[in-house]
Amino acid sequence: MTAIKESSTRNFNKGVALTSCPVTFVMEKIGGYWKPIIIYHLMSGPKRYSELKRAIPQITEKMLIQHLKQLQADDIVNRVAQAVVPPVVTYSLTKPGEDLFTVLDSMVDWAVKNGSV
Amino acid sequence: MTAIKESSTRNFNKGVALTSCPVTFVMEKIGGYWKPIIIYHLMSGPKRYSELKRAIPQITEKMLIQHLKQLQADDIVNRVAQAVVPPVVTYSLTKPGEDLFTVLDSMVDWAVKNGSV
DNA sequence: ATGGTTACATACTTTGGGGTAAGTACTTGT
DNA sequence: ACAAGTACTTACCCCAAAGTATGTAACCAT
Repeated sequence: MTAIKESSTRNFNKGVALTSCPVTFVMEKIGGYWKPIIIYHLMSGPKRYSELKRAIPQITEKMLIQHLKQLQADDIVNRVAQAVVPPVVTYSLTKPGEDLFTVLDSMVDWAVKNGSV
Repeated sequence: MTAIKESSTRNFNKGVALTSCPVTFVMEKIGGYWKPIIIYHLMSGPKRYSELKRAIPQITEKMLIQHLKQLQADDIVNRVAQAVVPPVVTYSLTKPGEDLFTVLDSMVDWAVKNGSV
Protein backbone atom coordinates (compact mmCIF):
# COMPACT_ATOMS: atom_id res chain seq x y z
CA MET A 1 0.00 0.00 0.00
CA THR A 2 1.55 3.24 -1.12
CA ALA A 3 0.30 6.40 0.51
CA ILE A 4 -1.17 8.98 -1.81
CA LYS A 5 0.56 12.32 -1.74
CA GLU A 6 -1.47 14.97 -0.03
CA SER A 7 -0.36 17.59 -2.54
CA SER A 8 -1.25 15.54 -5.63
CA THR A 9 -3.07 17.31 -8.45
CA ARG A 10 -5.85 14.78 -8.07
CA ASN A 11 -6.55 15.76 -4.50
CA PHE A 12 -6.30 19.41 -5.29
CA ASN A 13 -8.81 19.08 -8.09
CA LYS A 14 -11.26 17.12 -6.00
CA GLY A 15 -11.44 20.02 -3.63
CA VAL A 16 -11.28 22.98 -5.94
CA ALA A 17 -11.81 22.61 -9.67
CA LEU A 18 -14.67 20.12 -9.48
CA THR A 19 -16.92 22.40 -7.55
CA SER A 20 -15.85 25.68 -9.08
CA CYS A 21 -16.25 24.82 -12.77
CA PRO A 22 -19.93 24.53 -13.69
CA VAL A 23 -19.20 22.61 -16.87
CA THR A 24 -17.21 20.03 -14.95
CA PHE A 25 -20.06 19.93 -12.45
CA VAL A 26 -22.42 18.90 -15.23
CA MET A 27 -19.94 16.38 -16.62
CA GLU A 28 -19.83 14.79 -13.19
CA LYS A 29 -23.56 14.27 -13.40
CA ILE A 30 -24.13 13.18 -16.98
CA GLY A 31 -20.63 12.26 -18.10
CA GLY A 32 -19.50 8.72 -18.66
CA TYR A 33 -20.67 6.32 -21.26
CA TRP A 34 -24.09 5.21 -20.13
CA LYS A 35 -25.64 8.04 -18.15
CA PRO A 36 -26.84 10.16 -21.09
CA ILE A 37 -28.25 7.06 -22.73
CA ILE A 38 -30.21 6.15 -19.60
CA ILE A 39 -31.46 9.72 -19.22
CA TYR A 40 -32.48 9.78 -22.86
CA HIS A 41 -34.60 6.67 -22.42
CA LEU A 42 -36.26 8.13 -19.33
CA MET A 43 -37.20 11.25 -21.26
CA SER A 44 -39.94 9.36 -23.04
CA GLY A 45 -41.54 8.66 -19.67
CA PRO A 46 -41.05 6.58 -16.51
CA LYS A 47 -39.66 3.11 -17.05
CA ARG A 48 -39.28 -0.05 -15.02
CA TYR A 49 -35.84 -1.45 -14.39
CA SER A 50 -36.52 -4.32 -16.78
CA GLU A 51 -37.87 -1.96 -19.42
CA LEU A 52 -34.66 0.05 -19.31
CA LYS A 53 -32.67 -3.12 -19.59
CA ARG A 54 -34.58 -4.18 -22.67
CA ALA A 55 -34.37 -0.68 -24.14
CA ILE A 56 -30.58 -0.67 -23.76
CA PRO A 57 -29.60 -4.28 -24.53
CA GLN A 58 -25.82 -3.68 -24.51
CA ILE A 59 -25.73 -2.39 -20.93
CA THR A 60 -24.89 -4.82 -18.16
CA GLU A 61 -27.11 -5.00 -15.09
CA LYS A 62 -24.23 -3.84 -12.96
CA MET A 63 -23.76 -0.67 -14.98
CA LEU A 64 -27.50 -0.06 -15.11
CA ILE A 65 -28.20 -0.08 -11.36
CA GLN A 66 -24.86 1.51 -10.59
CA HIS A 67 -25.71 4.52 -12.73
CA LEU A 68 -29.33 4.58 -11.67
CA LYS A 69 -28.17 4.79 -8.06
CA GLN A 70 -25.75 7.56 -8.92
CA LEU A 71 -28.38 9.49 -10.85
CA GLN A 72 -30.68 9.05 -7.88
CA ALA A 73 -28.05 10.38 -5.49
CA ASP A 74 -27.60 13.35 -7.84
CA ASP A 75 -31.34 14.00 -7.79
CA ILE A 76 -31.74 13.38 -11.50
CA VAL A 77 -33.97 10.30 -11.28
CA ASN A 78 -36.66 9.13 -8.87
CA ARG A 79 -37.00 5.54 -7.78
CA VAL A 80 -40.40 4.18 -6.78
CA ALA A 81 -40.62 0.61 -5.51
CA GLN A 82 -43.83 -1.29 -4.96
CA ALA A 83 -43.69 -3.83 -2.15
CA VAL A 84 -44.94 -6.71 -4.24
CA VAL A 85 -43.49 -9.93 -5.55
CA PRO A 86 -42.10 -10.00 -8.15
CA PRO A 87 -40.78 -6.50 -7.40
CA VAL A 88 -41.92 -3.54 -9.43
CA VAL A 89 -39.49 -0.63 -9.46
CA THR A 90 -40.14 2.41 -11.59
CA TYR A 91 -37.61 5.08 -12.48
CA SER A 92 -38.49 8.55 -13.67
CA LEU A 93 -36.81 11.90 -14.16
CA THR A 94 -36.92 14.51 -11.42
CA LYS A 95 -37.41 18.20 -12.28
CA PRO A 96 -33.64 18.75 -12.54
CA GLY A 97 -33.51 15.60 -14.64
CA GLU A 98 -36.11 16.92 -17.03
CA ASP A 99 -34.30 20.23 -17.22
CA LEU A 100 -31.35 18.34 -18.67
CA PHE A 101 -33.34 18.12 -21.87
CA THR A 102 -32.10 21.58 -22.82
CA VAL A 103 -28.51 20.48 -22.32
CA LEU A 104 -28.84 17.22 -24.22
CA ASP A 105 -30.78 18.98 -26.95
CA SER A 106 -28.02 21.52 -27.54
CA MET A 107 -25.57 18.64 -27.72
CA VAL A 108 -27.64 16.87 -30.35
CA ASP A 109 -27.89 20.13 -32.30
CA TRP A 110 -24.14 20.51 -32.31
CA ALA A 111 -23.58 16.85 -33.19
CA VAL A 112 -25.96 17.05 -36.14
CA LYS A 113 -24.24 20.18 -37.45
CA ASN A 114 -20.80 18.65 -37.01
CA GLY A 115 -20.67 15.32 -38.73
CA SER A 116 -22.34 12.83 -36.42
CA VAL A 117 -24.87 10.28 -37.74
CA MET B 1 -1.23 -11.73 -23.57
CA THR B 2 -4.87 -12.62 -23.48
CA ALA B 3 -6.84 -12.15 -26.64
CA ILE B 4 -9.79 -9.79 -26.41
CA LYS B 5 -13.09 -11.40 -27.24
CA GLU B 6 -14.41 -10.28 -30.58
CA SER B 7 -17.97 -10.20 -29.25
CA SER B 8 -17.17 -8.12 -26.16
CA THR B 9 -19.47 -5.25 -25.29
CA ARG B 10 -16.50 -2.95 -25.55
CA ASN B 11 -15.93 -3.77 -29.17
CA PHE B 12 -19.59 -3.67 -29.98
CA ASN B 13 -19.94 -0.21 -28.51
CA LYS B 14 -16.91 1.15 -30.32
CA GLY B 15 -18.55 0.29 -33.57
CA VAL B 16 -22.18 1.03 -32.92
CA ALA B 17 -23.23 3.15 -29.98
CA LEU B 18 -20.43 5.69 -30.21
CA THR B 19 -21.35 6.80 -33.67
CA SER B 20 -25.10 6.41 -33.42
CA CYS B 21 -25.74 8.38 -30.22
CA PRO B 22 -25.24 12.09 -30.80
CA VAL B 23 -24.88 12.83 -27.10
CA THR B 24 -22.11 10.27 -26.78
CA PHE B 25 -20.57 11.78 -29.91
CA VAL B 26 -20.36 15.14 -28.14
CA MET B 27 -19.03 13.51 -24.96
CA GLU B 28 -16.23 12.00 -27.02
CA LYS B 29 -15.24 15.50 -28.10
CA ILE B 30 -15.60 17.55 -24.94
CA GLY B 31 -15.81 14.86 -22.27
CA GLY B 32 -13.00 14.15 -19.87
CA TYR B 33 -11.76 16.36 -17.13
CA TRP B 34 -9.72 19.01 -18.90
CA LYS B 35 -11.22 19.51 -22.35
CA PRO B 36 -14.12 21.76 -21.34
CA ILE B 37 -11.77 23.83 -19.20
CA ILE B 38 -9.36 24.30 -22.11
CA ILE B 39 -12.21 25.18 -24.46
CA TYR B 40 -13.57 27.63 -21.93
CA HIS B 41 -10.25 29.45 -21.76
CA LEU B 42 -10.05 29.64 -25.55
CA MET B 43 -13.49 31.21 -25.71
CA SER B 44 -12.07 34.51 -24.49
CA GLY B 45 -9.80 34.57 -27.53
CA PRO B 46 -6.72 32.85 -29.00
CA LYS B 47 -4.05 31.90 -26.51
CA ARG B 48 -0.45 30.79 -26.63
CA TYR B 49 0.49 27.43 -25.19
CA SER B 50 2.21 29.11 -22.27
CA GLU B 51 -0.76 31.38 -21.66
CA LEU B 52 -3.06 28.38 -21.39
CA LYS B 53 -0.65 26.75 -18.99
CA ARG B 54 -0.64 29.82 -16.79
CA ALA B 55 -4.41 30.14 -17.03
CA ILE B 56 -4.85 26.54 -15.88
CA PRO B 57 -2.11 26.05 -13.30
CA GLN B 58 -3.25 22.61 -12.14
CA ILE B 59 -2.97 20.98 -15.55
CA THR B 60 0.21 19.12 -16.38
CA GLU B 61 1.97 19.86 -19.65
CA LYS B 62 1.34 16.31 -20.78
CA MET B 63 -2.42 16.68 -20.36
CA LEU B 64 -2.41 20.10 -21.96
CA ILE B 65 -0.74 19.18 -25.26
CA GLN B 66 -2.41 15.78 -25.32
CA HIS B 67 -5.85 17.38 -25.22
CA LEU B 68 -4.86 20.23 -27.51
CA LYS B 69 -3.78 17.65 -30.09
CA GLN B 70 -7.02 15.75 -29.66
CA LEU B 71 -9.10 18.90 -29.95
CA GLN B 72 -7.13 19.75 -33.05
CA ALA B 73 -7.80 16.32 -34.57
CA ASP B 74 -11.48 16.83 -33.78
CA ASP B 75 -11.42 20.20 -35.55
CA ILE B 76 -12.31 22.15 -32.44
CA VAL B 77 -9.11 24.13 -32.13
CA ASN B 78 -6.61 25.57 -34.61
CA ARG B 79 -2.88 25.54 -34.07
CA VAL B 80 -0.71 28.25 -35.60
CA ALA B 81 3.04 28.00 -35.13
CA GLN B 82 5.52 30.73 -35.98
CA ALA B 83 8.93 29.48 -37.09
CA VAL B 84 10.86 31.54 -34.61
CA VAL B 85 12.99 30.84 -31.56
CA PRO B 86 11.78 30.63 -28.90
CA PRO B 87 8.72 29.09 -30.58
CA VAL B 88 5.40 30.93 -30.64
CA VAL B 89 2.37 28.65 -30.96
CA THR B 90 -1.12 30.06 -30.83
CA TYR B 91 -4.29 28.06 -30.28
CA SER B 92 -7.76 29.28 -31.18
CA LEU B 93 -11.23 27.87 -31.59
CA THR B 94 -12.47 26.77 -35.00
CA LYS B 95 -16.03 27.48 -36.11
CA PRO B 96 -17.27 24.15 -34.66
CA GLY B 97 -15.31 24.99 -31.54
CA GLU B 98 -17.03 28.34 -31.19
CA ASP B 99 -20.38 26.69 -31.76
CA LEU B 100 -19.76 24.68 -28.59
CA PHE B 101 -20.52 27.86 -26.71
CA THR B 102 -24.21 27.04 -26.96
CA VAL B 103 -23.63 23.61 -25.45
CA LEU B 104 -21.38 24.82 -22.64
CA ASP B 105 -23.74 27.69 -21.97
CA SER B 106 -26.72 25.40 -21.47
CA MET B 107 -24.59 23.34 -19.11
CA VAL B 108 -23.69 26.39 -17.05
CA ASP B 109 -27.37 27.38 -16.97
CA TRP B 110 -28.33 23.99 -15.62
CA ALA B 111 -25.46 23.95 -13.13
CA VAL B 112 -26.41 27.36 -11.75
CA LYS B 113 -30.03 26.29 -11.35
CA ASN B 114 -29.02 23.07 -9.67
CA GLY B 115 -26.72 23.78 -6.83
CA SER B 116 -23.29 24.34 -8.33
CA VAL B 117 -21.12 27.25 -7.12
C1' DA C 1 29.39 28.19 -21.12
C1' DT C 2 25.59 28.36 -18.41
C1' DG C 3 20.97 29.33 -17.49
C1' DG C 4 16.47 30.78 -19.11
C1' DT C 5 12.50 30.43 -22.22
C1' DT C 6 9.24 27.96 -25.23
C1' DA C 7 6.77 24.12 -26.82
C1' DC C 8 6.73 20.01 -26.68
C1' DA C 9 7.98 14.30 -26.03
C1' DT C 10 8.35 10.06 -23.55
C1' DA C 11 8.79 6.40 -20.00
C1' DC C 12 6.63 4.75 -16.07
C1' DT C 13 2.92 4.32 -12.54
C1' DT C 14 -1.64 4.84 -10.54
C1' DT C 15 -6.66 5.10 -10.56
C1' DG C 16 -11.16 4.45 -11.68
C1' DG C 17 -14.69 3.22 -15.14
C1' DG C 18 -16.42 -0.33 -17.21
C1' DG C 19 -16.91 -5.43 -18.32
C1' DT C 20 -17.63 -10.60 -17.04
C1' DA C 21 -19.62 -13.89 -14.47
C1' DA C 22 -22.05 -15.58 -10.93
C1' DG C 23 -25.19 -15.48 -6.90
C1' DT C 24 -29.48 -13.90 -4.00
C1' DA C 25 -34.54 -13.59 -2.36
C1' DC C 26 -39.06 -14.24 -3.30
C1' DT C 27 -42.95 -16.04 -5.73
C1' DT C 28 -45.60 -17.92 -9.72
C1' DG C 29 -46.26 -21.26 -13.45
C1' DT C 30 -45.84 -26.35 -15.02
C1' DA D 1 -39.38 -30.18 -7.97
C1' DC D 2 -37.72 -26.91 -10.83
C1' DA D 3 -37.34 -23.33 -14.18
C1' DA D 4 -38.39 -18.50 -14.89
C1' DG D 5 -38.92 -13.64 -13.85
C1' DT D 6 -37.62 -9.36 -11.16
C1' DA D 7 -34.45 -6.33 -9.16
C1' DC D 8 -30.60 -6.31 -7.59
C1' DT D 9 -25.42 -7.63 -5.30
C1' DT D 10 -20.69 -9.13 -5.29
C1' DA D 11 -16.09 -10.58 -6.59
C1' DC D 12 -12.80 -10.21 -9.89
C1' DC D 13 -10.34 -8.40 -14.09
C1' DC D 14 -8.82 -5.21 -17.76
C1' DC D 15 -7.72 -1.07 -19.98
C1' DA D 16 -7.60 3.73 -20.92
C1' DA D 17 -7.26 8.13 -18.78
C1' DA D 18 -4.70 10.79 -15.91
C1' DG D 19 -0.57 11.83 -13.09
C1' DT D 20 4.74 11.95 -12.11
C1' DA D 21 9.08 12.82 -13.66
C1' DT D 22 12.40 13.82 -16.79
C1' DG D 23 14.41 14.98 -21.36
C1' DT D 24 14.92 17.72 -25.81
C1' DA D 25 15.91 21.42 -29.50
C1' DA D 26 16.69 25.92 -30.53
C1' DC D 27 18.28 30.36 -29.53
C1' DC D 28 19.35 34.45 -26.57
C1' DA D 29 21.24 37.04 -22.62
C1' DT D 30 24.68 37.33 -19.22
